[in-house]
Amino acid sequence: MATQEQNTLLVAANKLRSNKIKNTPQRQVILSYLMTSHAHPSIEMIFKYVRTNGFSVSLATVYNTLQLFVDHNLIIEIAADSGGHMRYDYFETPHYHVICVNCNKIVDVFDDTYKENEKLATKKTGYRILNSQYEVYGICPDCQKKIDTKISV
Amino acid sequence: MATQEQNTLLVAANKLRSNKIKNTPQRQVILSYLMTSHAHPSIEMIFKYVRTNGFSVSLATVYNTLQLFVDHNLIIEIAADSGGHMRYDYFETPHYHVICVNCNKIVDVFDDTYKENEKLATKKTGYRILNSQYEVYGICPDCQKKIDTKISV
DNA sequence: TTGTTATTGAGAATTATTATCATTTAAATC
DNA sequence: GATTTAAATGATAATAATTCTCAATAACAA
Repeated sequence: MATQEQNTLLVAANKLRSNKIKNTPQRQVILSYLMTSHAHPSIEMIFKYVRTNGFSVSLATVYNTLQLFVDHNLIIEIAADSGGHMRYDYFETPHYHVICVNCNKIVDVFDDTYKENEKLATKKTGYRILNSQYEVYGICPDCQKKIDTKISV
Repeated sequence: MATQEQNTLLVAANKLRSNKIKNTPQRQVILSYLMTSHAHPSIEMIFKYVRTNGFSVSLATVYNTLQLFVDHNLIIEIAADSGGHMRYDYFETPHYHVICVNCNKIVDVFDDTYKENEKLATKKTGYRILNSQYEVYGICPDCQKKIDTKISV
Protein backbone atom coordinates (compact mmCIF):
# COMPACT_ATOMS: atom_id res chain seq x y z
CA MET A 1 0.00 0.00 0.00
CA ALA A 2 1.27 3.46 -0.94
CA THR A 3 2.11 5.94 1.77
CA GLN A 4 0.69 9.43 1.83
CA GLU A 5 4.09 10.74 0.75
CA GLN A 6 4.28 8.45 -2.26
CA ASN A 7 0.77 9.46 -3.26
CA THR A 8 1.66 13.14 -3.20
CA LEU A 9 4.69 12.48 -5.36
CA LEU A 10 2.48 10.73 -7.90
CA VAL A 11 0.04 13.60 -7.94
CA ALA A 12 2.93 16.01 -8.49
CA ALA A 13 4.29 13.80 -11.28
CA ASN A 14 0.92 13.89 -13.05
CA LYS A 15 0.81 17.65 -12.68
CA LEU A 16 4.22 17.92 -14.33
CA ARG A 17 3.19 15.59 -17.15
CA SER A 18 -0.02 17.50 -17.86
CA ASN A 19 2.05 20.67 -18.07
CA LYS A 20 4.55 19.03 -20.40
CA ILE A 21 7.40 19.56 -17.94
CA LYS A 22 10.08 16.91 -17.84
CA ASN A 23 9.66 14.74 -14.80
CA THR A 24 12.68 14.71 -12.51
CA PRO A 25 12.85 13.63 -8.87
CA GLN A 26 13.85 17.15 -7.85
CA ARG A 27 10.87 18.70 -9.58
CA GLN A 28 8.50 16.12 -8.20
CA VAL A 29 9.54 16.61 -4.63
CA ILE A 30 9.60 20.41 -4.85
CA LEU A 31 6.14 20.52 -6.38
CA SER A 32 4.69 18.00 -3.97
CA TYR A 33 6.12 19.97 -1.07
CA LEU A 34 4.51 23.16 -2.33
CA MET A 35 1.23 21.34 -2.94
CA THR A 36 0.94 19.96 0.57
CA SER A 37 2.76 22.48 2.75
CA HIS A 38 1.02 25.45 4.22
CA ALA A 39 4.31 27.04 5.15
CA HIS A 40 4.67 29.23 2.04
CA PRO A 41 8.35 28.32 2.10
CA SER A 42 11.34 30.40 1.06
CA ILE A 43 14.07 29.20 -1.33
CA GLU A 44 16.18 28.20 1.66
CA MET A 45 13.37 26.21 3.27
CA ILE A 46 12.67 24.37 0.03
CA PHE A 47 16.36 23.54 -0.44
CA LYS A 48 16.58 22.13 3.09
CA TYR A 49 13.33 20.22 2.79
CA VAL A 50 14.43 18.40 -0.35
CA ARG A 51 17.80 17.45 1.14
CA THR A 52 16.43 16.30 4.48
CA ASN A 53 13.89 14.13 2.70
CA GLY A 54 16.44 11.95 1.00
CA PHE A 55 16.76 13.67 -2.36
CA SER A 56 19.85 15.25 -3.77
CA VAL A 57 19.50 18.81 -5.01
CA SER A 58 21.60 21.90 -5.58
CA LEU A 59 20.63 25.48 -4.93
CA ALA A 60 20.83 26.19 -8.66
CA THR A 61 18.21 23.55 -9.32
CA VAL A 62 15.89 25.01 -6.70
CA TYR A 63 16.15 28.44 -8.34
CA ASN A 64 15.62 27.01 -11.82
CA THR A 65 12.73 24.83 -10.80
CA LEU A 66 10.85 27.56 -8.99
CA GLN A 67 11.30 29.91 -11.94
CA LEU A 68 9.96 27.19 -14.23
CA PHE A 69 6.90 26.62 -12.04
CA VAL A 70 6.21 30.37 -11.82
CA ASP A 71 6.41 30.62 -15.62
CA HIS A 72 3.88 27.81 -15.91
CA ASN A 73 1.60 29.49 -13.38
CA LEU A 74 1.75 26.45 -11.13
CA ILE A 75 3.00 28.48 -8.20
CA ILE A 76 3.21 32.14 -7.23
CA GLU A 77 5.81 34.27 -5.56
CA ILE A 78 4.91 36.24 -2.49
CA ALA A 79 6.91 39.25 -1.34
CA ALA A 80 6.65 38.53 2.35
CA ASP A 81 9.20 40.64 4.15
CA SER A 82 10.48 44.05 3.21
CA GLY A 83 13.92 42.72 2.32
CA GLY A 84 12.45 41.38 -0.89
CA HIS A 85 12.82 37.75 0.04
CA MET A 86 10.35 35.66 -1.84
CA ARG A 87 8.14 32.93 -0.54
CA TYR A 88 6.42 30.39 -2.73
CA ASP A 89 2.94 28.93 -2.82
CA TYR A 90 1.16 26.35 -4.90
CA PHE A 91 -1.64 28.18 -6.65
CA GLU A 92 -4.59 26.24 -7.93
CA THR A 93 -7.58 27.64 -6.06
CA PRO A 94 -7.57 31.45 -6.10
CA HIS A 95 -6.83 32.83 -2.67
CA TYR A 96 -4.94 35.67 -1.08
CA HIS A 97 -2.42 36.02 1.71
CA VAL A 98 -2.47 37.70 5.06
CA ILE A 99 1.08 38.34 6.23
CA CYS A 100 2.31 39.21 9.72
CA VAL A 101 4.70 42.16 9.50
CA ASN A 102 6.27 41.07 12.77
CA CYS A 103 6.96 37.34 12.34
CA ASN A 104 6.23 36.94 8.59
CA LYS A 105 3.68 34.16 9.17
CA ILE A 106 1.43 33.81 6.13
CA VAL A 107 -2.10 32.48 6.16
CA ASP A 108 -4.42 31.83 3.22
CA VAL A 109 -7.89 33.24 2.75
CA PHE A 110 -9.81 31.31 0.16
CA ASP A 111 -11.98 34.01 -1.32
CA ASP A 112 -11.64 35.12 -4.91
CA THR A 113 -13.66 38.34 -4.98
CA TYR A 114 -10.47 40.36 -5.29
CA LYS A 115 -10.10 38.88 -8.77
CA GLU A 116 -13.09 40.91 -9.95
CA ASN A 117 -10.90 43.98 -10.13
CA GLU A 118 -9.13 42.46 -13.13
CA LYS A 119 -11.96 43.49 -15.45
CA LEU A 120 -11.68 47.13 -14.47
CA ALA A 121 -7.88 46.91 -14.82
CA THR A 122 -8.26 45.75 -18.42
CA LYS A 123 -10.68 48.52 -19.25
CA LYS A 124 -8.60 51.25 -17.62
CA THR A 125 -5.14 50.25 -18.83
CA GLY A 126 -5.45 48.23 -22.04
CA TYR A 127 -3.18 45.58 -20.54
CA ARG A 128 -3.89 41.96 -21.44
CA ILE A 129 -4.35 40.64 -17.92
CA LEU A 130 -2.74 37.33 -16.97
CA ASN A 131 -3.31 37.15 -13.23
CA SER A 132 -3.50 39.21 -10.10
CA GLN A 133 -2.43 38.97 -6.53
CA TYR A 134 -3.75 40.44 -3.33
CA GLU A 135 -1.78 40.67 -0.10
CA VAL A 136 -2.88 41.92 3.27
CA TYR A 137 -0.40 43.04 5.93
CA GLY A 138 -1.11 43.06 9.62
CA ILE A 139 -0.20 41.60 12.99
CA CYS A 140 -1.08 37.98 13.72
CA PRO A 141 -2.91 37.03 16.94
CA ASP A 142 0.26 35.62 18.54
CA CYS A 143 2.25 38.78 17.92
CA GLN A 144 -0.65 40.94 19.08
CA LYS A 145 -0.48 39.18 22.46
CA LYS A 146 3.28 39.62 22.71
CA ILE A 147 3.12 43.29 21.80
CA ASP A 148 0.21 44.03 24.13
CA THR A 149 1.99 42.27 27.00
CA LYS A 150 5.15 44.22 26.38
CA ILE A 151 3.27 47.52 26.44
CA SER A 152 1.36 46.74 29.63
CA VAL A 153 4.51 45.76 31.58
CA MET B 1 9.50 83.02 -6.76
CA ALA B 2 9.98 79.38 -5.88
CA THR B 3 10.47 76.85 -8.63
CA GLN B 4 8.31 73.76 -8.88
CA GLU B 5 11.22 71.72 -7.63
CA GLN B 6 11.69 73.86 -4.56
CA ASN B 7 7.98 73.63 -3.84
CA THR B 8 8.03 69.85 -3.96
CA LEU B 9 10.97 69.79 -1.58
CA LEU B 10 9.02 71.96 0.84
CA VAL B 11 6.00 69.69 0.64
CA ALA B 12 8.24 66.69 1.31
CA ALA B 13 9.85 68.50 4.25
CA ASN B 14 6.43 69.13 5.77
CA LYS B 15 5.49 65.50 5.28
CA LEU B 16 8.62 64.45 7.16
CA ARG B 17 7.93 66.89 9.96
CA SER B 18 4.34 65.73 10.39
CA ASN B 19 5.61 62.16 10.63
CA LYS B 20 8.25 63.17 13.19
CA ILE B 21 11.06 62.06 10.91
CA LYS B 22 14.25 64.05 11.13
CA ASN B 23 14.56 66.32 8.16
CA THR B 24 17.70 65.72 6.09
CA PRO B 25 18.40 66.78 2.51
CA GLN B 26 18.66 63.15 1.42
CA ARG B 27 15.29 62.26 2.88
CA GLN B 28 13.67 65.35 1.42
CA VAL B 29 14.83 64.71 -2.09
CA ILE B 30 14.04 60.99 -2.01
CA LEU B 31 10.54 61.62 -0.72
CA SER B 32 9.86 64.44 -3.15
CA TYR B 33 11.04 62.26 -6.01
CA LEU B 34 8.67 59.48 -4.99
CA MET B 35 5.84 61.98 -4.54
CA THR B 36 6.12 63.43 -8.02
CA SER B 37 7.50 60.61 -10.15
CA HIS B 38 5.24 58.12 -11.82
CA ALA B 39 8.17 55.84 -12.60
CA HIS B 40 7.80 53.60 -9.53
CA PRO B 41 11.59 53.67 -9.31
CA SER B 42 13.97 50.97 -8.12
CA ILE B 43 16.71 51.49 -5.52
CA GLU B 44 19.19 52.04 -8.32
CA MET B 45 17.04 54.65 -10.05
CA ILE B 46 16.51 56.52 -6.80
CA PHE B 47 20.23 56.50 -6.04
CA LYS B 48 21.04 57.89 -9.47
CA TYR B 49 18.27 60.47 -9.35
CA VAL B 50 19.51 61.92 -6.09
CA ARG B 51 23.11 62.11 -7.28
CA THR B 52 22.30 63.60 -10.67
CA ASN B 53 20.17 66.25 -8.99
CA GLY B 54 22.99 67.77 -7.05
CA PHE B 55 22.65 65.98 -3.73
CA SER B 56 25.21 63.74 -2.15
CA VAL B 57 23.98 60.34 -1.06
CA SER B 58 25.29 56.85 -0.45
CA LEU B 59 23.60 53.59 -1.31
CA ALA B 60 23.37 52.75 2.39
CA THR B 61 21.36 55.91 2.97
CA VAL B 62 18.98 55.07 0.13
CA TYR B 63 18.35 51.65 1.65
CA ASN B 64 17.89 53.08 5.14
CA THR B 65 15.63 55.88 3.98
CA LEU B 66 13.34 53.66 1.96
CA GLN B 67 13.04 51.24 4.86
CA LEU B 68 12.17 54.13 7.12
CA PHE B 69 9.49 55.41 4.76
CA VAL B 70 8.00 51.94 4.36
CA ASP B 71 7.85 51.57 8.15
CA HIS B 72 6.00 54.88 8.36
CA ASN B 73 3.59 53.79 5.61
CA LEU B 74 4.60 56.77 3.49
CA ILE B 75 5.58 54.56 0.59
CA ILE B 76 5.04 50.96 -0.47
CA GLU B 77 7.24 48.33 -2.03
CA ILE B 78 6.14 46.64 -5.21
CA ALA B 79 7.52 43.25 -6.28
CA ALA B 80 7.72 44.03 -9.97
CA ASP B 81 9.86 41.35 -11.54
CA SER B 82 10.27 37.75 -10.51
CA GLY B 83 13.87 38.32 -9.41
CA GLY B 84 12.51 39.98 -6.31
CA HIS B 85 13.72 43.43 -7.17
CA MET B 86 11.65 46.03 -5.45
CA ARG B 87 10.18 49.18 -6.85
CA TYR B 88 8.89 52.02 -4.70
CA ASP B 89 5.84 54.21 -4.81
CA TYR B 90 4.50 57.08 -2.76
CA PHE B 91 1.27 55.89 -1.26
CA GLU B 92 -1.28 58.45 -0.14
CA THR B 93 -4.33 57.82 -2.29
CA PRO B 94 -5.20 54.11 -2.34
CA HIS B 95 -4.53 52.60 -5.73
CA TYR B 96 -3.21 49.42 -7.24
CA HIS B 97 -0.63 48.51 -9.84
CA VAL B 98 -0.81 46.86 -13.21
CA ILE B 99 2.59 45.46 -14.13
CA CYS B 100 3.83 44.31 -17.53
CA VAL B 101 5.50 40.92 -17.18
CA ASN B 102 7.49 41.61 -20.33
CA CYS B 103 8.95 45.10 -19.81
CA ASN B 104 8.09 45.68 -16.12
CA LYS B 105 6.25 48.94 -16.83
CA ILE B 106 3.94 49.80 -13.94
CA VAL B 107 0.78 51.88 -14.20
CA ASP B 108 -1.53 53.04 -11.43
CA VAL B 109 -5.25 52.44 -11.22
CA PHE B 110 -6.90 54.76 -8.75
CA ASP B 111 -9.72 52.61 -7.47
CA ASP B 112 -9.89 51.48 -3.87
CA THR B 113 -12.53 48.78 -3.98
CA TYR B 114 -9.91 46.09 -3.47
CA LYS B 115 -9.45 47.47 0.04
CA GLU B 116 -12.88 46.16 1.00
CA ASN B 117 -11.42 42.69 1.32
CA GLU B 118 -9.59 43.84 4.44
CA LYS B 119 -12.74 43.46 6.56
CA LEU B 120 -13.16 39.83 5.58
CA ALA B 121 -9.46 39.22 6.19
CA THR B 122 -9.82 40.47 9.77
CA LYS B 123 -12.84 38.30 10.41
CA LYS B 124 -11.30 35.17 8.92
CA THR B 125 -7.79 35.39 10.38
CA GLY B 126 -7.86 37.47 13.56
CA TYR B 127 -4.96 39.53 12.24
CA ARG B 128 -4.94 43.23 13.11
CA ILE B 129 -4.87 44.60 9.58
CA LEU B 130 -2.52 47.47 8.76
CA ASN B 131 -2.77 47.73 4.98
CA SER B 132 -3.18 45.72 1.84
CA GLN B 133 -1.85 45.68 -1.65
CA TYR B 134 -3.24 44.52 -4.95
CA GLU B 135 -1.14 43.84 -8.01
CA VAL B 136 -2.26 42.84 -11.48
CA TYR B 137 0.10 41.19 -13.97
CA GLY B 138 -0.35 41.30 -17.72
CA ILE B 139 1.07 42.52 -20.98
CA CYS B 140 1.06 46.23 -21.74
CA PRO B 141 -0.30 47.55 -25.06
CA ASP B 142 3.21 48.21 -26.43
CA CYS B 143 4.42 44.70 -25.70
CA GLN B 144 1.19 43.22 -27.08
CA LYS B 145 1.95 44.88 -30.41
CA LYS B 146 5.53 43.61 -30.42
CA ILE B 147 4.49 40.06 -29.56
CA ASP B 148 1.63 39.97 -32.08
CA THR B 149 3.93 41.26 -34.81
CA LYS B 150 6.52 38.63 -34.00
CA ILE B 151 3.95 35.84 -34.20
CA SER B 152 2.45 37.02 -37.50
CA VAL B 153 5.82 37.19 -39.29
C1' DT C 1 25.17 78.72 20.83
C1' DT C 2 25.98 74.44 22.70
C1' DG C 3 25.19 69.61 23.65
C1' DT C 4 23.10 65.43 22.53
C1' DT C 5 21.69 62.18 19.58
C1' DA C 6 20.66 60.50 15.11
C1' DT C 7 22.20 60.36 10.32
C1' DT C 8 25.38 59.91 6.75
C1' DG C 9 28.72 57.65 3.86
C1' DA C 10 32.85 54.94 2.29
C1' DG C 11 34.02 50.72 2.04
C1' DA C 12 34.16 46.02 4.05
C1' DA C 13 31.59 41.96 4.89
C1' DT C 14 28.03 39.20 3.96
C1' DT C 15 24.34 37.13 1.49
C1' DA C 16 21.65 36.14 -2.52
C1' DT C 17 21.40 35.09 -7.27
C1' DT C 18 23.00 33.82 -11.73
C1' DA C 19 26.28 31.65 -14.91
C1' DT C 20 29.28 27.89 -16.46
C1' DC C 21 29.89 23.57 -18.13
C1' DA C 22 31.03 18.63 -17.47
C1' DT C 23 28.21 14.85 -16.05
C1' DT C 24 24.00 12.59 -15.67
C1' DT C 25 19.29 11.52 -16.77
C1' DA C 26 14.52 11.45 -18.96
C1' DA C 27 12.02 9.83 -22.36
C1' DA C 28 11.31 9.36 -27.42
C1' DT C 29 12.53 6.10 -30.96
C1' DC C 30 14.14 2.08 -32.64
C1' DG D 1 15.32 -3.39 -23.64
C1' DA D 2 18.99 -0.66 -26.02
C1' DT D 3 20.12 3.60 -28.30
C1' DT D 4 19.91 8.34 -29.06
C1' DT D 5 19.33 13.10 -28.10
C1' DA D 6 18.12 17.00 -25.89
C1' DA D 7 17.47 18.71 -21.43
C1' DA D 8 18.42 18.81 -16.41
C1' DT D 9 21.50 18.60 -12.63
C1' DG D 10 25.01 20.18 -9.54
C1' DA D 11 29.59 21.87 -7.93
C1' DT D 12 31.56 25.89 -7.98
C1' DA D 13 32.81 30.40 -9.89
C1' DA D 14 31.27 34.94 -10.85
C1' DT D 15 28.39 38.58 -10.02
C1' DA D 16 25.08 41.45 -7.85
C1' DA D 17 22.44 43.00 -3.97
C1' DT D 18 22.13 44.10 0.76
C1' DT D 19 23.75 44.89 5.31
C1' DC D 20 27.22 46.23 8.58
C1' DT D 21 30.74 49.21 10.72
C1' DC D 22 32.10 53.20 12.70
C1' DA D 23 34.20 57.77 12.30
C1' DA D 24 32.66 62.20 10.68
C1' DT D 25 28.84 65.17 10.20
C1' DA D 26 24.48 67.39 10.80
C1' DA D 27 19.77 68.17 12.94
C1' DC D 28 17.43 70.28 16.30
C1' DA D 29 16.11 70.83 21.27
C1' DA D 30 17.29 73.42 25.13
